[in-house]
Amino acid sequence: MHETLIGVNESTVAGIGRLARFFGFNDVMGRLYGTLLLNPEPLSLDDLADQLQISKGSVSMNMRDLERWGMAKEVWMRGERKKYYQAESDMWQVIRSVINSRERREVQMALQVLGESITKLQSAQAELTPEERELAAYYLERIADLQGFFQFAQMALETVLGKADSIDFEAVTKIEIG
Amino acid sequence: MHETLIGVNESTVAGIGRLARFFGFNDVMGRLYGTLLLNPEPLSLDDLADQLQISKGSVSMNMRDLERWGMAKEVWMRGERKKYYQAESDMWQVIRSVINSRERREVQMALQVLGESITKLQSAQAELTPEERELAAYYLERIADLQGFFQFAQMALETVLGKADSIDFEAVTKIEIG
DNA sequence: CCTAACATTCAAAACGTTTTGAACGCAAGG
DNA sequence: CCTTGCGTTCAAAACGTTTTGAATGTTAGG
Repeated sequence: MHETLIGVNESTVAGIGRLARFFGFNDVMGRLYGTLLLNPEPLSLDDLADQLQISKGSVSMNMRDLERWGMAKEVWMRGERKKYYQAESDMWQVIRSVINSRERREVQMALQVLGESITKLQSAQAELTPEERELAAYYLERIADLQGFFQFAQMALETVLGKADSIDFEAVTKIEIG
Repeated sequence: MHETLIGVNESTVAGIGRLARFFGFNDVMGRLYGTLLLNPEPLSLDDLADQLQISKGSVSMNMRDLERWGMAKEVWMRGERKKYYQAESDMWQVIRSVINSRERREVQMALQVLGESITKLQSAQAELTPEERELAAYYLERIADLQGFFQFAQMALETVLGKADSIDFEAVTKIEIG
């Protein structure tokens, strides 16, 4: 195959691997996804192990993860007993599914802990010495800040999850800032 | 000190540690930040090592990182030879500085690689066999998708970086979707 | 049912990251 | 200058994650 195609393939796959790592996945996942993305035809586990020079076991486990993240789908090839995979190539779909199963949960948990802390601090008020009460007030201030931040994050995520089939890019630049 | 204050402190510090890990930092950084955030007074390296029960060496290195990320500042205490630190408590400032030095760079690099790939593919056109040309077209399609996605991300980041002193939360829900 | 062709699992090895503490460097006060 | 009190560095150890391949499941065809 032509040098250029090989080169572009390699750098794209490597780049996606790097991004995967950056986003908290492992880079084999990224490279598998990239490899699938740049293949018009679905690939089998063996194809993938071959192309990336990694063990079949690793391919198997990482493909399961990719499926769970909604980044790849199994594809049935008639007359074939092998499993074939295809990348989910709609980037918006990918990011929505990742946000949905990860970022969202994390923000949710953070908010819950913060909420509980606020409640605890408020109901303990009566039992506190004046000094402690001052510290409690300080905690409340700081925790409320965090809460505000995560509430914003939550709204932003829900917005992306709920609507964007393809967001109007220009709209984002028009967000009004208070 | 009162049970409640201790408990809230612990769970908040642990929670911030967890978030730090989630966002690709190590959790000691997060716990250091959390500890500083919940202390009205600046803390010295020894105070921090003490409170978190970790070695002074680790505190020293992680505090340097926190400073580089713009998440903590050194504070001079008159008459003291020790270094004292304070958390940057404006969450918007923190997130802006992190985006600025990390997310932004990463998106920038991804876009550059993608752009280069497109150029390479286009200039190689002439040298390609018909089959290769078809694959090249396929690559271009996929790469253009990625490019679109990262261009959007870039705009979103620049928006946050450029404007938000404190974003009007409601505005985000009003983004119009195409 | 048996076999062949696959996929999956999992314990051990390779590899990577974080933590520690002792050694070192540096500056301020005597 | 010397000492003391601090911060920083870095090599080694602890710890965590990823990869591998052999063993084990699973399924379809004969």
